[in-house]
Amino acid sequence: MKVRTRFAPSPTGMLHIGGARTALFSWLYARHHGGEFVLRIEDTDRERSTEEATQVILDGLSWLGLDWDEPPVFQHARQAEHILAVEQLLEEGHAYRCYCTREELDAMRDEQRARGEKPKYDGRCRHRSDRPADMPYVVRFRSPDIGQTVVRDKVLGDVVFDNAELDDLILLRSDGTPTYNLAVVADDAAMGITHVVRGSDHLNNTPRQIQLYEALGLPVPSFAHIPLIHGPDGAKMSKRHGAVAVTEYRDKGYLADALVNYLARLGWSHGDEEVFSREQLIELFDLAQVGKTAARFDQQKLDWLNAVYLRQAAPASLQEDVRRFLGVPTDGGPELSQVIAVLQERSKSLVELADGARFFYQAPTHYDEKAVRKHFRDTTWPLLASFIERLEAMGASFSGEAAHAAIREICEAAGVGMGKLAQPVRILLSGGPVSPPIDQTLALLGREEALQRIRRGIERLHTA
RNA sequence: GCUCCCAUCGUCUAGCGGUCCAGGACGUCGCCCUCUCACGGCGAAAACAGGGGUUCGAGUCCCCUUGGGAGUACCA
Repeated sequence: MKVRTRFAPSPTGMLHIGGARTALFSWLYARHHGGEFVLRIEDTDRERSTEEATQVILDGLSWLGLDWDEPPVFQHARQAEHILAVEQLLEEGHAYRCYCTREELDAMRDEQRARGEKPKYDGRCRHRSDRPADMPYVVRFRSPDIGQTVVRDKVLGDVVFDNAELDDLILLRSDGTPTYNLAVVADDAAMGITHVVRGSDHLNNTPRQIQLYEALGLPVPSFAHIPLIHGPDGAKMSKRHGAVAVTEYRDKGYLADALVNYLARLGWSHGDEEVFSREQLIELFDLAQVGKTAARFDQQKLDWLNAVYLRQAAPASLQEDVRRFLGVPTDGGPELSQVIAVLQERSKSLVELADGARFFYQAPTHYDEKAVRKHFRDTTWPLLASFIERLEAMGASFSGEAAHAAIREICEAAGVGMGKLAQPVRILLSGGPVSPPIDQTLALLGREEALQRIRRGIERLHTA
């Protein structure tokens, strides 16, 4: 049987990191087995669901490269089918009408809690045969009260639930709309889902859903409940932890491949390896290698991976993104891909890379004070003057190597280390104490521009 | 409270009864490289939650405790 998995987000907010990983695992499983991956938007909560949120989620998945094979199914649109399923259950005696009021139910639960019991609907309407026309009712599932239901989970193994623990859940609200567990079962069955891969927060729903499949006479799919992602403090991932929306990672300059790789390694592993291309992930991923323990989100490791991907990337492939983060025009300046090439091994995000690239296209308007204090002495000026002379003399023979040699020779002659001149030059060129190697920086900037910046810098700093 | 899940370095993890005085990676700390920042190289510190079993032998199996987490809605 062809594997078919789905990702079923509710469009009530961002696509967050946890959801993204669930989607990733589901997607990887399908791709690994040559199956299909589809989407279902669980928009049955009309109050909280928005079209914008749906779009944000789809954008997030697209950015991560998690492609889906069919147009997304909107759960709300399938309401008629859900109701049909409830009617079937009603007819076959698997469901019944419950006329209990909220007050009544609250009171019942309070009592149970007071007795130290797990709050459960006690089934008081199960045998009610009258149908008072003027009273609102919900439809409940008549769940078996003896025996056990076992979830054969691909990640957790067999999980056994006593049926007595499971109460008669509501299938249809008093306003006639279907509830989550019913809708999920009806939809997963209708969509031909063979493997339900989802967060382990759904594990407790699973026995109920299995019972529904059985009552409905539908084939029960395989389940895989993957561990949740916790925040750095071990608690549930939330807004408190800064970035939770995948779009925030995109905006902060992370590469989709890096995030995918990081997310994959959160809970899944393949021996001692850390870096996996998308193709490798598809080839190697399987549920058997997924661990059972919740993982904490580690920003630093993501940063490292992002840096790895940044370093490996072809400069040209980064150009468009860098341009966006750069925010200044690049015409007239050095070739952007060359600037990227010298910066990619010294950046851990696209934002950092763009920050490091900016001075190539925009002469410094001020100089880092601390750096100036540290690197400019009385002895600095003659060195700079010599360097200017050498640059002027170079003319067309100018090159990074030539400039580098000039610096070295000037410093040797003065009996000082190269840093005594290289650092001041760097500050004058870039405005700060950090840049790519001085020879490369000079080469990219070009002789004229370099001279201009050095002269201007001397004017501004030497008189001050 | 009750039900369910989980438990190896700070973090992600390898380990699927003996080859583990527990391996890798991130991070941290040294040293090297060096014109800055990085990269890279070398090295170090750092873990089987506790207690009982089972077994010739347990990080690996079982139980308990402890600690985390999830669920417990006419939300999804």
